[in-house]
Amino acid sequence: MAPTDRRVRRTRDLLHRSLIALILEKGYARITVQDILDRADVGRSTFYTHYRDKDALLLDGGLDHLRAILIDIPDEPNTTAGSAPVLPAALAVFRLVDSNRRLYRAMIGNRGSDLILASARTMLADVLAEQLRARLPRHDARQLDVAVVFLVSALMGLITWWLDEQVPLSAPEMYVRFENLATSGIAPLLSQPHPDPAAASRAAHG
Amino acid sequence: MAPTDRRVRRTRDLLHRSLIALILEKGYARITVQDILDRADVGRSTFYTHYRDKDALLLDGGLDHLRAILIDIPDEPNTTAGSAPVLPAALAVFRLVDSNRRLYRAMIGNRGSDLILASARTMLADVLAEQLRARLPRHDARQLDVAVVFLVSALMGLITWWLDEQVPLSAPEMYVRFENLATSGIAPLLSQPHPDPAAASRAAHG
Amino acid sequence: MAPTDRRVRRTRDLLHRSLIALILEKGYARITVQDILDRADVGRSTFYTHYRDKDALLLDGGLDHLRAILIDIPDEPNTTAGSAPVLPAALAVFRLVDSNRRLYRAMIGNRGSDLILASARTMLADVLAEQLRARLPRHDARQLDVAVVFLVSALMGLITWWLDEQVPLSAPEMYVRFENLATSGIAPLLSQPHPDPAAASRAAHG
Amino acid sequence: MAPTDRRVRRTRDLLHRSLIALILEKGYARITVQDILDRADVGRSTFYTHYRDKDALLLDGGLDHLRAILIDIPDEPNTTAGSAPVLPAALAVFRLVDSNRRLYRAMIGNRGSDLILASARTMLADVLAEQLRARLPRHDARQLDVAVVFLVSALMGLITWWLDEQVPLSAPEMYVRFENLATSGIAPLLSQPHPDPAAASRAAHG
DNA sequence: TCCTAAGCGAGACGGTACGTCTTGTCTTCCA
DNA sequence: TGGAAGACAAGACGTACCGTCTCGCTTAGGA
Repeated sequence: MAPTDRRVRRTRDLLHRSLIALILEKGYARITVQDILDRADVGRSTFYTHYRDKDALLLDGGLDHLRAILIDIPDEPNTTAGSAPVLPAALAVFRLVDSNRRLYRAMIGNRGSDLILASARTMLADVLAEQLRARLPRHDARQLDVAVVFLVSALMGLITWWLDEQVPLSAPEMYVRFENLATSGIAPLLSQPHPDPAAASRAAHG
Repeated sequence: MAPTDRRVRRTRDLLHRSLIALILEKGYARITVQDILDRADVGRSTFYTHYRDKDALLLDGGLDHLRAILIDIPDEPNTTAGSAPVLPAALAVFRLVDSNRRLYRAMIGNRGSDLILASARTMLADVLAEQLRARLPRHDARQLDVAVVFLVSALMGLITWWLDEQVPLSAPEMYVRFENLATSGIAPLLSQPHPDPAAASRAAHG
Repeated sequence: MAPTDRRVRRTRDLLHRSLIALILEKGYARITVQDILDRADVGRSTFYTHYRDKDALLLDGGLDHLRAILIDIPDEPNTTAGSAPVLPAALAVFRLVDSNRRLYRAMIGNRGSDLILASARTMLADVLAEQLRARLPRHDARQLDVAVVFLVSALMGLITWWLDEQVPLSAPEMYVRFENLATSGIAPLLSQPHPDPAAASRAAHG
Repeated sequence: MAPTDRRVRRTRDLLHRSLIALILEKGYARITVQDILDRADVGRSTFYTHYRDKDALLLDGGLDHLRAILIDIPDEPNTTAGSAPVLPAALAVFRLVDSNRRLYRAMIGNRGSDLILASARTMLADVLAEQLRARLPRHDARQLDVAVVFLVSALMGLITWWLDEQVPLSAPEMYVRFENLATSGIAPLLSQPHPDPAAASRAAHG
């Protein structure tokens, strides 16, 4: 007998489908375990045999998709233009989210789940850290950490905003803006040249 | 009789103090209305005549402090050094948080309140937008929006990380790193010169 | 009279009127002290300065009317016919209630007040006891007590039923039926002569 | 019997027992749902899945006992004496109440429940109506109704008085007095012959 | 082919927190 | 200075979910 029965698979699948459907209907936060049970036609105890709670169900395999995409990304952009995106993972994420706006909107926005966000954040951070590490000449662990947190936060914030406010920009358009800010910062936007870091540092310490 | 009695003030004050104390003890999320009542020695119905719920209490005047600080900041750094911080509000926030690490940690971290975060985020965004708008040569509303979301998200992410992970950096140190990334991006960190934006854009659209 | 007294009177009057109005609207039981305050436009403490609670307000002077009637009754029937009612107080009560069916219905029925009932019951019992005592040849206190409780209970029960079920009988019709049962019992109604009391007694003791 | 039913039975039983115990301790009116829960060691939600409120619990099956007794009564007295009680149900009720004075006192008296009284009243009325109907030569529905209300009210009044005032009479003694008044009225007690009904009627209508 | 362990539904259950409601007291203001 | 206004503590209420549990029914794999 398989470690996981055919029946087990079926049950989990029912639960997942029901969860997705319900997320689309009313947003993750408002969903009740009972809602899921009713929709999936599954007994209460059965649910709790499989998952500790709602979050566990959401997380179960739910981000495998994301992880796969984040790791697979490389080649795609290469085929199109002379120069590859600097942060291909970010582009991939914009595209993934775009391909399922309704779902991600329901999961990420106001009515979403902290857990999924934290999880996605961690995953993204890992990937970004990996990719950046290779390109940092001298390893300054702290510097890398700061940069990664900075980038991941900015990226997640942009995506949330993009979804919640229904900003009418395509995934690549969003990415370009993100990449520009990520690589060059806001200095190019400002009318006056930004002060040299040393001076800023001195000011800060004052 | 005054529209708000002395007693009303007293009650609200008791509630606020109790809330703060409890946040420090067990984190906002775990606090029960009953906990607050017990601590403040206030009746249940009294609580609900003043506030709809826990969140309302937390929000009530709770961020006035923050707002005041964000708006007041300009002078402080000017007095210290030749060149002012590019994003003085950000420095002020790092300092504010630092001066009350325990409290902010309890409110912002894993055990914190989405509401307070959203609120602080909005406030910060407003201030930053204001400050940046003045320095953007040509007004591209969208560009400004994106930059603000980008910066605020990055800033909040850094702060959360700083608190949650107890990163051993001072507020000014954190600020300098933030400012560098914010103004110049990660390009300076990379071993190879980053590709020109136009090329990246072409790639993204492919 | 002190002006203060005038205010007091006014306040009490407002309260009484409001109570009556509310009784008619929703029945005594459902009335809240707050309802009365709102209607009378009176502060909470004011109410409690004057009355312990809802019941005290209801009782305050409320049954004086009833008492007066119960004590005054004798003359009325004498003027009408050769033979007076055996229990004139009962007739008077039927008439009183009839003259204000809506009000008494709201106070006595399902939605009524235990207190007013108990109070009325006591008053009635006193009057009946008084009247019967004079006509009982030998004073057997216990026998009198039993008879009074029996009669008062039966009378109150009939009135309540009359009001609640909206029985289409006039006050005098109700009274006649009550009087017949009260004085002669149900024996006259039965097809077979009832057994002599002594036998019944023996049976009961068996 | 399904196992579920067994659990349900057990829970309801626990609740009933706790209620009875508490009624004896502090009187029905003062009991809190929480009191019942604590005593029965049952969860709040469990209580409310079974019963809407305290009253529902009290009523649930609580009067089955009474009903059974009222319907079963017949033979008992026949075996004892030459003549049966005219209203055997009444005798049975006196006896039932007597066998559990403390309990009934707590439920019926000042601290008791209107609901249980109303319920008992209805039940008694049904039984009495049934028994009287058979013996009324000509069916006058109204006359029957009046007589039943009269008798039931008088009976309940006597029982309440008996319990509340702790009148030192046995159940049969009470019954005999009730029966005498019920069948022959108070006429036999009065020193002067009561007036003929026709005269009274004339007087009443005047 | 039967047997047996597991998956499963149904839903009772204890528990916790909620926001509402009503009561009677207490504090403050004002005429 | 005493009456009025209304803030307040107290605490019961009924509702909503949660996660645990007990119980038979079904079912699929190994004997």
